[in-house]
Order: sequence, then C-alpha cells, then structure tokens
Amino acid sequence: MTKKLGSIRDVAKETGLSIATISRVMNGATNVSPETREKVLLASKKLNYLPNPAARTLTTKKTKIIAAIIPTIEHSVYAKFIAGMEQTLAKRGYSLVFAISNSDEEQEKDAAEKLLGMGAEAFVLSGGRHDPELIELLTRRGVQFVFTSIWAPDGDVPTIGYDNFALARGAIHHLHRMGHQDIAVVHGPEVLSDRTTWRKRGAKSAESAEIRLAFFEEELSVGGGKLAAYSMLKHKTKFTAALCLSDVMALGVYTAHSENNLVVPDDLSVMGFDNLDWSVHISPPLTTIDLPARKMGESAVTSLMDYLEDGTPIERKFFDAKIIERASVKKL
Amino acid sequence: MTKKLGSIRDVAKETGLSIATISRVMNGATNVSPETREKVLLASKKLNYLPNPAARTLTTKKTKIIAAIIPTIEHSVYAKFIAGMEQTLAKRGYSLVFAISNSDEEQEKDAAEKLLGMGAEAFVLSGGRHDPELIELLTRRGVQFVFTSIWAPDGDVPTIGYDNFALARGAIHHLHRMGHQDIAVVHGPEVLSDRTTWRKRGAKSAESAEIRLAFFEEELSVGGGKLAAYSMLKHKTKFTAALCLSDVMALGVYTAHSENNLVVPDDLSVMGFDNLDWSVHISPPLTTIDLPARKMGESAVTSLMDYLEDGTPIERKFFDAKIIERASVKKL
DNA sequence: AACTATCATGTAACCGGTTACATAAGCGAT
DNA sequence: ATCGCTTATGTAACCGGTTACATGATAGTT
Repeated sequence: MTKKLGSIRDVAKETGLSIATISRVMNGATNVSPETREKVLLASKKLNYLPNPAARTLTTKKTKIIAAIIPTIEHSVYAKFIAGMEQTLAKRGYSLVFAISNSDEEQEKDAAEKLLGMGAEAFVLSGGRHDPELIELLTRRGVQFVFTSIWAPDGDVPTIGYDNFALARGAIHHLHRMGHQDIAVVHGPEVLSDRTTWRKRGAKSAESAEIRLAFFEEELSVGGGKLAAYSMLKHKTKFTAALCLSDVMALGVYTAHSENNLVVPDDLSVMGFDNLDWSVHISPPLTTIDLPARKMGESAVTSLMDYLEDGTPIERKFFDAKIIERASVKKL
Repeated sequence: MTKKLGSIRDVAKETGLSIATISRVMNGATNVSPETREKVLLASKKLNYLPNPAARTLTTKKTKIIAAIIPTIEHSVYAKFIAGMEQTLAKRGYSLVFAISNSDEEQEKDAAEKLLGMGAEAFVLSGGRHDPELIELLTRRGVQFVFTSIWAPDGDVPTIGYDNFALARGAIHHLHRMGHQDIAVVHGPEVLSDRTTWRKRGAKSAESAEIRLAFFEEELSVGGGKLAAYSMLKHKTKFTAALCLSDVMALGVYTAHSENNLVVPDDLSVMGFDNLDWSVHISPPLTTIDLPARKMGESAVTSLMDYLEDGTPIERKFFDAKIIERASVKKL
C-alpha cells in the first residue's frame, strides 16, 4: 500500500531546477522568484512530494519533538496537563510524544531511552524523584529537562509547578480557621509520588496544640478513600474534618459516609485537592484546591521551546493554586 | 548545553573497526564476534554514542511512530483509549504521537499534516466523519489508518470499535424491560461526533407504541446534563427514565434532581453511557454501559503494527459493550 | 562604458546511519 | 593439497534533505 513518494530530486528534474531551489521553496526562503516558486509548488503537488522529515532532521538536527513522561493519564489533572502541553506545542509546530511510567522509575527510564531514540529534544518529567541513571543519561546527552507539579526553590533542575507543601499547610490552616481542630488527612502511597510526600509534610507542619492531625494512607482511588473513611470512623478520635490529598479520595469519603447515613458536612467536613471537573457537581459540592495543571503544561513546554530556539535559560516557575470554597466544609 | 554526541564513525575510529561492524552491533546482528561486540559496546559508552534516529530512519524508512488524533483528552474514555495505545506500542518499541482536534475537522487535518511531517507511519482516527481532504492526503501518501469508537460493517476504512447504534437501542430496550415507557434521551451536540448520531439513531429505532422518546440536546458536560434535566422537568410528559448518552451528562441529571429534592431512581431512573470511574461511586451508583476503550486502543495499534511489519491486512473489529446494572434504574 | 551591488539559481559537500557485495580467514571434506 | 563453505569484517553507495559558496544575470552608479 505504501506508495513511492517523490523526492526532492524528482521535483528538481520535473521543474528543471536544482534541488537547492526546491529546498528553498519548501522552506519559504525569500530569495526565490515568484514564478519559480509557483512552478515548484505545482510540481510538488503533482509528484505528491513532501519533504522527508528524517532527511531534514539529519542536517538541521532539529526534530521539534518534546517528550513528556507522566505517571498516569487516567486522572484528569494529568489529562489537562497533557492537553495544555500538546496545544501549546502545536501552535509552534512542535509535537508531543509521551509515555506513561505508572509511577515506576524503571519504566520511566526505559521510556526516556525510547523517546530519546525517537529524537526527543527536551523532556518534561513529573515530580522530582527519578532514577539517577535517567538524570545522568539526559545530562550526558545534553538534553534539557524540567520537573513539573512540584516546586523547589533550588536544585539543579528547574521546577515548574506549585508548592505542594505550602498548599497542604494552607489547607489545614483553612480548616482550622473554619473551626476544625481534629483533622484526618487522607492520602495515597508516598512511594508513588513525591507530591504526596510534600503535601503530607506541609500538613504536618501545621500541627500544633490546637491542630491535631491523623494520617490515613490507602490506594489513590475512590475505593481507597472509602477505606480510609472507614478507618477514620473506627478511630478513637472524633474528627470534624478530613483533608483528602486528592479529590478522588474525597469522593470515596463521601461514599463511605452516605453508606453509613452520615452527612457531609454535618458529620464531617471534607476538603479535597485537584478541583476535578465533577467536584463542583457532587453533593455537597466539594471544597478543594484548584491546581493550574493546564497552565503548568503550557508553561513547561513554552520554556523548553524558547530554550531550544534561542537558548533562553529556563527559569523555575511557581504557580499559585487557590482554595475553592464550596459547601463540603462547615464552619464550626 | 547540547553536547556533541559521538557518531558511528567516531566509534569506528576508536575501536579500529569499520562503521558497518558498529552498525551491526548496534542492531544486534548475530554475525559479530563476542569480543568485537564487547569492544564496540564499551567504546559506545565511552563516547556517549547512541545511533542517530534520523539517520537510521533515512535509510530504513521506518520511524516506528504511530499517530492518533482524538477529539479531547479531558474525558476519561479517551484517556483510557490513549493509555491502551501507548502501552501496547511501547511493548513493541513504537511510540505514540497524538494531537487533539477539539472535534474540528480543520484542526484534525492540520494536525495530521504535522504528524505526517514528523514521520508518523500510520494513523488512528476517532469516529468516521473527517475532512475528505484528510482522507485523500493519507490515501495519496499510502499511509494506513483506521477509524475507532465506531463500527461499520462496510466501507473502505477498517473500523475498530463498538456499535453505537446497537448499544443505544439495547439501552432503550433495557429500560423498557424495566417497565419504562416514557424515556428522555439526553445527549451532546451531534456536530461534534458521529458517535452521538449513531447513538441517537439507535435509540430512535427502538421507538414504538410502547416506547415513547423525547430528545434533549445540551453541551456535553455535567452542566449540560443539568440543563437537560431542567428542560425535562418542564416537559409536558412525565418521564420515568432518562438515558444519557454519556455518564458526564448523567451526573448533571443527578445534580438537577438533588437540587429539586427529587430522588434517583424513585422520581427518575437514570442510565448512562461510558462507565466512567466514578460512576459506581456516586449515589445511587449509575447503571451504564461499559465501553472497552482501553482494549479498543490496544487492538487498533496492534493491527497497525502488524500491518506495518508484515503487511497483515487490517480487519474490522467489533467490541461488545455490556450494560452494567446498578441502582440508578428502578424496576416499575 | 566600466564597475559594483543585488538577486536568483546552481554545485557539491555533508549529515549519520544501513546494507549489498566483496574479501579474507578458518576449517572440514575429499 | 585443494576446494568449498561458513563466518567475521570491510568498502562504498545510498537514503533525501540543507547550506556555504560559486556563478551569472540584471540593474544602478558614476
């Protein structure tokens, strides 16, 4: 089925011009006479000619491919992140290739090798914890990369993200301002992501005589949130609020409560993290933290493209994330 | 920052071998002595050598890149679909590049041109409605492609998907078996996708003296579902069930009802379409249709890889999708 | 009329691999 | 000892572009 495509030399023969001129036309060089341009374009159509990207890359050394490795795509925060990257890249003629690491450093490294072998010119990585071999590989090859979804004021690699520590700390303070003192913190496994680690630490940093926390770890899913809620209900402390470090788990807490005829927020205030699409539509609407995932994606790839084109150094970037107050948190 | 990378000739010089031998080692050819192989591998490490993908592609004419164009990624059905494709491709050393079309034929065509210019060897398209120029472009260049998420028994292009018509028809029949006769069908805009068209037609085909339908079109979102529910409530007919052609809209119907102190399924039975993750966790759990998006993705790219490697012709594939009965539909 | 700047186009080297074909060495069979 | 086969390696052409440099034509300047 694959048909033979015309090459630049075919077009040159057809038009009686040299390949250099054809190349000029295809690249929109200005010093080509209008008639010549016309003739070349016509012949190109006729011969079904499109410049071969591999040949072009071979000399220019530019692939215009940027790679992203993400832990999972089945979480709308990442979906937004990817959408932001893809659309920003597309506007400037770049393409996104990506791979899913399943939060596994080994898989991430393998994926990076494959993407590098495809010609990726720069990488967007998630979080700040990676196989040292991966970092070394990218550094050795001189491939620029950034860490996203996290914020670190220093370190060799630029981070483009939000401050998980401060956000979680802020969330606890928010609950405290609403009158809560015994707060359950529901979260997923730390091994999967250093974002979780930072969020936990941030929450922990807010502990005081007036603010007492207990941590419940379960799988990062609705089911996991449900399990955590059951543990919470059995706990000796009567919690008045739960901070879920992901909306998905908050939904599980809702479910567990409705299964037990308990009412959010009367029996328990619930706060989430992520502001997923549906969080405003469940009942009661979930108080949560809106993460600027799309913007973060846009920003990460814009920095990388600027770097690739002009060598603009990549700056660390910090995005603010706002608490969205809704009905799931009750003022005591 | 980009460092000069070693080329195959550098490695040849370093080892005193010819470039042909280096190439053989890099490609795992068998007829190389173990000592030579060792020496080459060592020198490669030392010189920081990795074969240049563009140069390789230039001669082999294989990029191992498969492209997918999807309407949106911010819908977990597509996220699953993409995840299925990516992971299946990765296992065989292929990569996925993709673009988002926003359900716009123009954008889809532009994206395809870009992806083609990147070296995509085959395409996965969503649905069966596309710019004729796009189809012509792919055909002219001899690039294989498939349509997904739909099912058509004939036509030139293989479809890999499920039968939206039959599924919607089956859903209506299911509701009828549960005793419902006045059914509202809630759906998104048809212009965005021919899946919607097929689903609407399938529902329509089930109409009879005993089964009376009314269609409510709104934006494909939770908010849209809510609006549709409000229209439904104002409608002269008292509907006992709503079939939402997407779970997302079903959630909107739930919200509208709880805002009006109406109870699902007592006041209205609700059925969805897609079986999104959270559909089992909302209350009441949503009866819906489970779409095999991940499998579909796996299957589509497997067919394409087989075609690219052995010329295996691509067969149309049909996936069954099951109704998942949960508490949101009440037997009358 | 001679000189020069400008513009359109051509020439040819080069990018970094793969691979068909050639060659040489080693070994067993006759 | 000779022949033929196998195996490891080398030679060189080729893939399809880009681009520095060369060339020739045209127009403007004095």
